[in-house]
Amino acid sequence: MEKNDVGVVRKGAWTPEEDILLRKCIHTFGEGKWHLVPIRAGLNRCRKSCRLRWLNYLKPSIKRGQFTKDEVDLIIRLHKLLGNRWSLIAGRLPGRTANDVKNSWNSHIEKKLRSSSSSSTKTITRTNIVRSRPQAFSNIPPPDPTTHDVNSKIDPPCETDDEIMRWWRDLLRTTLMEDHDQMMQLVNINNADADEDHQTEMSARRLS
DNA sequence: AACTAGCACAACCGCATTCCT
DNA sequence: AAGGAATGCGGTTGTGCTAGT
Repeated sequence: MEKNDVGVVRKGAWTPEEDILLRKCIHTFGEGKWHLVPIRAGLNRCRKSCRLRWLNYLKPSIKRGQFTKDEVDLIIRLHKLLGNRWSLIAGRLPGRTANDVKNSWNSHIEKKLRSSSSSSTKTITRTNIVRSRPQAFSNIPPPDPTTHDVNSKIDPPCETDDEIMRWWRDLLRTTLMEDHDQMMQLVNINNADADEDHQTEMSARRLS
């Protein structure tokens, strides 16, 4: 268990007063230096708790409420490509947090996918999903700047949330598969060969 | 009305990675 | 280059709410 300098570390649900203190602190000093936040804000919380509370709940840019159909569709496609790398997936969904995406996946989307594929004779395995733990991407050489294709580092050439969503969806559609049914077949493929697994992983690395 | 199961989501924990000295 | 500190991430757990019995 972590300690901070303020004394006994509080745990559990955040109170509105604690939220106000944390907001004030972030507005004054900005994000980052999380080890200093509990002291600056006068909170008996560990730095991790403060960071999580801000990133998952208090940050003004966070979009609350149910995921739209488009967002769910995008999550399914990105999960096929990236596996359980929730922060990467959330990074493609403006206003959504990794925790939100993860919770949504675990409580809704996965069950939905499972039930919709239950009629299939093939069973779901994780052999063709990109490994979930983050890798040391810094060791991967950067892409050739003279080429600009889907294998290069890519950023949406647009500004608004809707445009970004549309851009990613189109990209995934054209580079991965033509429709959702095809994707479900891919998800159900049992014992995918190692070569395909490797290619999927390489795609994920390029995207990140 | 009381109890229980299931769901949704916030928060915690442990570990990998990155940063800094 | 090495080691410790800080940060970030994914898995898991805890808790409150609701619907069903």
